[in-house]
Amino acid sequence: MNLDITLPDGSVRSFENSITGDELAKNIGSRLHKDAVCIEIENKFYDLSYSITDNCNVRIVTINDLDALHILRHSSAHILAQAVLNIFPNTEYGVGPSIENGFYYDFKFTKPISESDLEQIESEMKKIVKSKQEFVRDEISKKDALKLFKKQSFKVELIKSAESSEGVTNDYVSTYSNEQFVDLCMGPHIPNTSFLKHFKLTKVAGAYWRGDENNPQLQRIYGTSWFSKEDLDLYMAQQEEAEKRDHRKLGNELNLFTSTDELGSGNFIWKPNGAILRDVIETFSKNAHLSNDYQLVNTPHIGKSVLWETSGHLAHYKENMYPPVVHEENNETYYLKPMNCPFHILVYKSDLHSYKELPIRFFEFGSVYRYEKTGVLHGLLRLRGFTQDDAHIFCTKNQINEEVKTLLNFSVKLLNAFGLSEIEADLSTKPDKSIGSDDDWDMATESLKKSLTELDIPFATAEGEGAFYGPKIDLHVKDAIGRRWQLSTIQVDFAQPDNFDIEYVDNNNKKIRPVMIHRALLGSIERFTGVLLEHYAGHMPGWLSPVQIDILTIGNVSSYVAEIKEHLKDFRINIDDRNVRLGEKIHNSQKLKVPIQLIVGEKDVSNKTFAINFYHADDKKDIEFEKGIKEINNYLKTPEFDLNG
RNA sequence: GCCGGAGUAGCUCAGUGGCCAGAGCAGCCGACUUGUAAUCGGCAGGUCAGGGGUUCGACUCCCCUCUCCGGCUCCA
Repeated sequence: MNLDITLPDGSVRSFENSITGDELAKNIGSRLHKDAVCIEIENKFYDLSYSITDNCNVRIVTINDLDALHILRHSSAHILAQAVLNIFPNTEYGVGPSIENGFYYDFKFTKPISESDLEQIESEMKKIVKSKQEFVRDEISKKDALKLFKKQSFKVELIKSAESSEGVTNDYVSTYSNEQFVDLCMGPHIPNTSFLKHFKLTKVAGAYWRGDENNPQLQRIYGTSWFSKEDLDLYMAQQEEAEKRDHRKLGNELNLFTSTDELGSGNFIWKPNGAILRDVIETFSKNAHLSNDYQLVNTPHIGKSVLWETSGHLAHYKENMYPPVVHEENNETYYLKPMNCPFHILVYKSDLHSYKELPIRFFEFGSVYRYEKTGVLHGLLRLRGFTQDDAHIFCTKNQINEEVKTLLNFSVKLLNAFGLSEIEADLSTKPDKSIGSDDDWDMATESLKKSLTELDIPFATAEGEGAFYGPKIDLHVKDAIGRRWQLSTIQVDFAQPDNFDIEYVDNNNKKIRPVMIHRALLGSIERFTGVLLEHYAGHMPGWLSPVQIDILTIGNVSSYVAEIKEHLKDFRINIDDRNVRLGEKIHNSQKLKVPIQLIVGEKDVSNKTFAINFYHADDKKDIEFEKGIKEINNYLKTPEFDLNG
């Protein structure tokens, strides 16, 4: 027999007999052999020990390969489970995949473990690593597998449900074992446990079996693993950096917002500095809207139950609404609004509309209240009360494409103005449960897709993730350290115009149903503020900073400071004229991340100068008055918002 | 909602089944009159999240509630 193996560079190696991946790697080169993790044949991965019998294309996957990292992490999960079983023999184990940055394994312990147990498990893993155990692949019949795993109810369930992804097909299952530990698995794996050198168990969490909340809850152990110590250290440093940027921590340090037990979950109170920050963000957004054909409206926080019956919220969204406010004497029931749309429809309905007016765009900073489950609340990012930069656009079907395009452009420009420039989109299509005709869905979905393509915005399609009333586009931004945050959402809606029976008069004097587009671009002001804080690590750009300039005095310079302040009256300024050393004033100012320290001493008065410390720049001393004022104006300038720019 | 962890002064955190619970920062009072990352001294500040229980005695052990943290589920 003759076996021809084609390598990625196109070269062909011939062998007399079948050859394992390991032998092939060795045959190619010793360095490659040393770093080899597994092999790839025709886009499928196999163990290094796999025997190649037919002519094919083969790639040796090494530790420098991203694919190898997944294999390492999957093997890490096996070793984790093995360690856990060694320490707690009666534990049942579920599944343990590789995930972004690491791996996890789900267990049902006889007694719950806590984070303090991780150290012990980690050292048991190290023992397994040190003993260099080989991962051995086997294929056994389903019957034998059921016998083998008879004390492991989760594995039995997997075998019975014939999940091919877990190494189960119709008649046989594949297993991997090292020493006594056996697991159902498709593989492949690292050749032996000693490949796992740089890892860390990070946290313990609850997780439902198979991700279904009706199933029992298991304990999940998370870990991270890497081929080099540098990569592990880098990852750990990134985690630390993310912790430093935590908006909840910064909000406290910078006196922006706070929460208290008596307030209740999911709501924050905004302190003066935080309220200013919000207001600057809102004002910028409001001006952008007003100069681009939006009309400001204003609506209340509660409405009668009939409104929510008409809108369908009570039928579809009740569990997310706060309980009703009942006025028993008057026999009236009110609800806090979870969304603004019904109110904006009422605004629309309050007048008769001609086709000549469309599109009509109503804009409002609308505070909404949603009774989110306690466990999902998270700082400013997930709240029960928040304010959307919300607008509803009423237009004809033919206007959807143009309108969505304008909207996407608007949103991108708006996010750019705040320094968020890496933007990606998700296009969510028709879900299983939906209303409206297929034609409408197709037309709207195509319009959205076309808009994204025309504007060259990279997007992924999320099949079936749309709202029941229409497809949507969500925009995500990447922050300074590469994390993705969902901000804008744009949704086409066929249902609410029907529910509320709204119309416009067309050029034949006929009454026609308009289409609605729901959209929030910053999303929620609270959430957006939180994202900005994390993006900038609290060092807000000058125009956004709650305090923009700290004037720090040395000696008695009050009349000169007044003169300086007069020339900077557009800005938010604090004066620190306490009788303390300059070093302390600077320390305090920098701690609060004020972008500019303007330092004025007595000798500046006669010279008509001052010193400026800009954030992230060298100190500037003896700056001439006019020049300094100019530089500060420049540094604190509010960005332009120009849709065509 | 579920699993696990936690809640001590305004903030960051020590602390022990047994006199009256500590520190730093912030605050107040006083001294220092200050030129680039915290001047010195004093004072005040707490129902140890709230409620119940065990105990001669609970901040400490147990139960319930609230709030927060890490996840899961959810996210129109």
